Amino acid sequence: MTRFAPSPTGYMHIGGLYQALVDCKLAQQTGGVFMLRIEDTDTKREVADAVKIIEDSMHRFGLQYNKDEKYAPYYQSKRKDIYHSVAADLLARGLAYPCFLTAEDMEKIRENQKAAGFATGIYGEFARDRNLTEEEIIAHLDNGEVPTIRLYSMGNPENRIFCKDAVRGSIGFPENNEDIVLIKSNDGLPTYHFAHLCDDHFMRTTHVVRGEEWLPSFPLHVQLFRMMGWQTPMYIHTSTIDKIDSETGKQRKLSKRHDPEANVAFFLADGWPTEAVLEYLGNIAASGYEEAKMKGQVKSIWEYEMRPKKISMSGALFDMKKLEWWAKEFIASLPVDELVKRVRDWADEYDAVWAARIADKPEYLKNILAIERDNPKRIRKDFITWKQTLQEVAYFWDDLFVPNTEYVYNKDVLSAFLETFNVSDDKDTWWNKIVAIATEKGVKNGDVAMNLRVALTGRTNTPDLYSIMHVMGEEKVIERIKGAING
RNA sequence: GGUCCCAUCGUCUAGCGGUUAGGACGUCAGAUUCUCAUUCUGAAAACACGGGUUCGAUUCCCGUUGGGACUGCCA
Repeated sequence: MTRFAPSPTGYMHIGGLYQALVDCKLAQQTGGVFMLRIEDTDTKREVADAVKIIEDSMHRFGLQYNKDEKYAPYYQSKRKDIYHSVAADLLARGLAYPCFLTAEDMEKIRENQKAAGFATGIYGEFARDRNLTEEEIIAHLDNGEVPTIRLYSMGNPENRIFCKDAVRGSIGFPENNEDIVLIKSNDGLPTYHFAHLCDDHFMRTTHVVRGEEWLPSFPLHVQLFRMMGWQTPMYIHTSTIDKIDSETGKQRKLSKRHDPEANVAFFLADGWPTEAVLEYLGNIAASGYEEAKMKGQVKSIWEYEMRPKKISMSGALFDMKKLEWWAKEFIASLPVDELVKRVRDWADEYDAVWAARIADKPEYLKNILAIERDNPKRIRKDFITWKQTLQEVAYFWDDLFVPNTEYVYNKDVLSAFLETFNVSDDKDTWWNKIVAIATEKGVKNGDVAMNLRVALTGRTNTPDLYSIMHVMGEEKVIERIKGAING
């Protein structure tokens, strides 16, 4: 039983997708359950449609969570009663207490601690309300004050607590002595620490996959589980996905604010094959996948076993070039019809102008994309994304065709070709005519081809010319060559 | 400052005391091709540093350096 537990910030981070993939894989390969839990305990950060974005992203990437229970997805905000009853139990057992410290009080405490060189936080002597009497509590309450419920920490930093991570092994920390907040006063909702404790226990989570930013609070969480007498789940702290900051030159986590590629929506809008993104991510978590796939042992990431112990511990730099390679390989493996479908689906959603062009002549696009795709060993790999695929073949449309003004045409050659051109020629006949022209005009075969190529496409590099002419059709070919001669 | 994590080619990594340190992306060179893309050959490219332990360390331990995370009534 694994779970992906994002907070609804209106944004799906690539690192979140990575974690969700690990969760989903672990559940899938063991026949377990994969749940989605919305951590919406921060009412201030709530964003409309955020859950829809998360669900939609997961759906598109094929990360299907279990929906057959009435609680899928779970919302922490709807489970308030559960947290409150656990808190009440803690209160009764003297393991938690109501705290009436205000934000200002705490700010002051923090400043003093900093000035004195102490660790910040509410602990030990700084926990003013730790041992309030019943009368004092009632007095505060009568005063209209709403308390936070704090943990009555029994930890002693002099002692060490060992926490087991599936990837990193046993990690030793000083015990936690902070009286962290369990239930917030402003909205009565639990903090992450408390909510995850209750949820992962009651949901029977066996494997908690989360980012390594949680490592520092690991001892607290283990302390909490032990205090409750609950079984601690297996934790897997994944490393971050980083990039080199262009300004500082230093490695850092992919940031929502500065890096468009941190956002999963970016990959969707740019038309990256979701399978390729998943394979790229999956290979970071299970590095043997790539080789197994190339050897033909597995066909997709879903057939490859991901072993928690083998998940990479160091932060990986996001490598666009490698992603491009996965994408090229993936697109090359697609049958033409599927490729056309994917490109159309993308255009329908993200590019109305292209969608209209395609809808106008769907067979045309199919013929274009089918060029040099018949030999499975020699399929062109110049398509990376659906968007870029269309840009790549844009010259097939008159409104997008950009005549090449730089190129110096050999108009003699072009005229000669026009005289002998016949669309119904087979490839050999067609080529023989080009050779004949080359011989006659005293130029290389390649020069004749290049003149035609540039005249037809405006570019100096394209797929097979014969196929291009066939797909374009007689009329367009003649028109463009004439254009080059007269232009 | 404190706590914790991490450290093999440019990048992602394999390695789990003895290896010519392997693979992939990228790069470069060559062959093929009407150009390009493919495809095929080949090449350059790494164990951060210093101490231990050991017959022997990339591998185990310690330290240094470097990078990262956390230090909120955010997750």
